[in-house]
Amino acid sequence: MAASRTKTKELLQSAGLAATKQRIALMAELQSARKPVSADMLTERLDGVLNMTTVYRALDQLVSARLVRRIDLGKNHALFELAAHHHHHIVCTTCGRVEDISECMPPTLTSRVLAKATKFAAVEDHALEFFGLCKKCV
Amino acid sequence: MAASRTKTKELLQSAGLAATKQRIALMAELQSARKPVSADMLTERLDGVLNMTTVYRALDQLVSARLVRRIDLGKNHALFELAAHHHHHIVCTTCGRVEDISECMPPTLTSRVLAKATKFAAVEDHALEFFGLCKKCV
DNA sequence: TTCAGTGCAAAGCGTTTGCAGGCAG
DNA sequence: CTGCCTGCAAACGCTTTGCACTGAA
Repeated sequence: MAASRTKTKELLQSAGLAATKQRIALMAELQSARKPVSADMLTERLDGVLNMTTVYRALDQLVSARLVRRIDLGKNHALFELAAHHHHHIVCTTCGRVEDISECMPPTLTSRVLAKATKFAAVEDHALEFFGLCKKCV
Repeated sequence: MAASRTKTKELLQSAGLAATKQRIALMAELQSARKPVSADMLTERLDGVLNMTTVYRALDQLVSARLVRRIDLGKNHALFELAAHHHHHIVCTTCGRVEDISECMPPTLTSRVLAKATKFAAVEDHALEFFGLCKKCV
């Protein structure tokens, strides 16, 4: 994975962030997780490499740099995932299982929203989460 | 507002909840707020009528009874609003201002999502929030 | 009368901050 | 060499819990 490590380094630097081993490890962990993970999980899995404070501070910066997305699935803590591609989620209301959803709203919806939202001048982003029952919990 | 008070009482009772003065006051406050409010704001505005613990416990029950919706707009605390009608929000990423959005996704999207989400058996609900810049913050 | 509902105080948990030392550029 | 970055410990803010009292049905 040396190639991917180099790429991560470039990503960080082009975002104006120092490519420290902690941040590279954090990005790698997010990549291997393949699903949204909490700051707490990251701290635990990267024990000895990053401590909790650094995890939170690095995530903040990565979110600002748009390399990472912060999402909220109704639990009382935030989850993080690489912002590589735009997608949404469906969450099981019973067990909390999460699956990625590639479907998105029609682009016309955003313009209709902007037209109707009289107090707003621009729409930058959106969050779309589905809640349902997974097959194990039916 | 005696009529609305009676209606609230019926709503609570049909949900299997005792119609206490605290819960009625909470519902009234949510109604008059006309926008999502935090548990903290509710506690403050209803000082002397409900204390913090009761606000949280009552909100929990009202959310379970589907009389109230819990929403999350990226801040580090939950917001609550009456579940009277289905709608979404647009939030200013600079000042936090919130406006209601009556637009929603096309119903076909939900069935497409269910078809593609191989691990899920049903879609019950969804959350859709837009983020942008309000006219004051441009 | 009875049990859900309430208030107080204290704890729980995710997250943030102050400060001293360390490392990338 | 300089300023960003990191780790530790302590604080912070929202939310939950244990226990005894109260009031709706």
